[in-house]
Amino acid sequence: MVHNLQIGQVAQQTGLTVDAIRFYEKERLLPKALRSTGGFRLYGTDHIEQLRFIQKAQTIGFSLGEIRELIVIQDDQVETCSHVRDLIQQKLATVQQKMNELAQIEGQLKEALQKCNRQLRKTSARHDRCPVLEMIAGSKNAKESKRA
Amino acid sequence: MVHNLQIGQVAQQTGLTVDAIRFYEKERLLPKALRSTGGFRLYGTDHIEQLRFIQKAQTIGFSLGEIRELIVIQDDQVETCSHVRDLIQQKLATVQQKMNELAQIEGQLKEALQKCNRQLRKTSARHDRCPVLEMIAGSKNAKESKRA
DNA sequence: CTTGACTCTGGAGTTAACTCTAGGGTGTAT
DNA sequence: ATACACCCTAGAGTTAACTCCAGAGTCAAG
Repeated sequence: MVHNLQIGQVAQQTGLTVDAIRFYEKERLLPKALRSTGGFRLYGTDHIEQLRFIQKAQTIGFSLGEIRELIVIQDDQVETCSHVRDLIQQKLATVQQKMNELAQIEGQLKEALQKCNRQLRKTSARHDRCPVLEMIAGSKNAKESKRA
Repeated sequence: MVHNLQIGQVAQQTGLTVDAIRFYEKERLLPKALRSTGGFRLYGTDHIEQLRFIQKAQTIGFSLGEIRELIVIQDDQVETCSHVRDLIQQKLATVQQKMNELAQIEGQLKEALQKCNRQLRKTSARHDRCPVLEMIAGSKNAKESKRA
């Protein structure tokens, strides 16, 4: 395995910044690179694979902490699969919870938007009274006058 | 309008912390409170309404910055409704984008989980080789041996 | 042997929405 | 008058995942 890539080249090949790569090393997500006599980091294709792993795991929704766990698990010879499954199950649960929350938010926004549009279509209406703001303020006394 | 509530009571009534309330004031989300002779903040029910507004707007998914905009807009007499509609439309778009991203993540996690479970059901299989990790590592040479 | 592009380290800064801390004052019940 | 709970301010700390910076060293070319 040759190790002849400088950090900038690795950055280019992966689309990461050099700072990010050094950050990953500091955070133990990437094994320490060999160094040139002058102290430059030298990387090989294994490092690039590892970085791609990190990137992919990130798009799957794992945090760097979780990715570190995945990497550690990789080197354990024991129980790998069920550990990973647990991690995935946890992550899946939080993702689904987030989706539910977002769906609720979406529903409320859509409702608000409809109110907006109905009000704007009333050409007769003076537009200085916004039904959405009143909805947010509290659903009951929406006709109470706000202090100037 | 009486202003006789101390910050701690307001905190209790709203479920916020006193720090959060002071923070909102500093961030101009809450009008400055009157003060007692000794310098204690004194609140009235209008403040509590405003805080409830903030909380509700937050659950709808607005950031504090956006909520500040809403509040400012409230006091403008002009074009309130269409401003608000623009804000809502923007927010709706970002919420929907987030949901798409999460849905993608969810799909990948489910796929990974299935792989996990299939592997674990093979009682014959040694569990030290995790198909999910290999999937993340890169779909092609998934049978290449990793260095010890 | 000097330029210019690249790299090094350590540490501070970024964002959001707060929380926490220290050091000190207030309100009120006894 | 003193204990006690509560409040004040200013500023630092929190989390995640980096980015940015200064000041210094390295590498390849000419």
